[in-house]
Amino acid sequence: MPDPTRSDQLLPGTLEMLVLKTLSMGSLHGYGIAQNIQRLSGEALRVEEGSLYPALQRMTLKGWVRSRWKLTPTKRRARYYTLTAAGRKQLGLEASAFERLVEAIGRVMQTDAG
Amino acid sequence: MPDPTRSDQLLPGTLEMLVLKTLSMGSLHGYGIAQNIQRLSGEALRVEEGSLYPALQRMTLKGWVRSRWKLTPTKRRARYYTLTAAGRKQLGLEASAFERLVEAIGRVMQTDAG
DNA sequence: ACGCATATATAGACAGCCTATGGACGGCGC
DNA sequence: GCGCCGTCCATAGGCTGTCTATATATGCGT
Repeated sequence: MPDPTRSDQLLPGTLEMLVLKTLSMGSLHGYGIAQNIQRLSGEALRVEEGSLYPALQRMTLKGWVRSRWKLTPTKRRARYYTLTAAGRKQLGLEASAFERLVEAIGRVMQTDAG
Repeated sequence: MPDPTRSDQLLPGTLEMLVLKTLSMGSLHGYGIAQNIQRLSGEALRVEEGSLYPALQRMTLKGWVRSRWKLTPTKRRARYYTLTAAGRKQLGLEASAFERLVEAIGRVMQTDAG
């Protein structure tokens, strides 16, 4: 009986990495980050606001990003986030850690059942 | 400042899949499941007892596994877990869902930063 | 007798993602 | 002018799942 109220859209633990990656391509506001991840993933990943904004706050506290108010090209106020040097370093760390984990899981999952 | 008290050894959400996979190769007791995952992953994954036993209980409740007491080859009592038909089906579902997720994340992470 | 590996189990803490909700504002149709 | 939709930020509250820590028990080697 899988709980129908839970969608498990994202792989827990990967959100901050995806945000860091998105910001490594240029400063962006929260809404745009979510749209970007969704688009780049081929609509497979959906970033909920209730996940994203707390994550951006955590990442700001950790010094991986900083933000400032700016106007969008469409003249709307938005908080633009920019990757710091520490954030760029963190992106590298998380990306390689994730890759190692996926490879390790792959070794288990590809084991022949015979 | 990464929290040094947290190790994040496993990718959250993958434990049940790994357990299902391990059991698809034959019945096993909890301790053995943990050892097996650790060995098959090339020592990259470590399954903590405090994660594994609750997971086995959840999976029993969901009908994916069933268990019975048995003696190990070394004459020690142990609770052996066996995959049910529902569990085998679940393994297929989780494996393909995981693969899709990893591919989606890969699409984002491999995007050229230019 | 003692330590060590094997084996199960639970409590408690905590991170992180979810749903749900609220507000604000610009552009558009009418 | 008014309503509606899309954009944009933000927080509260709940829940899952993993972790650390601890307790118990037993077989084996020394």
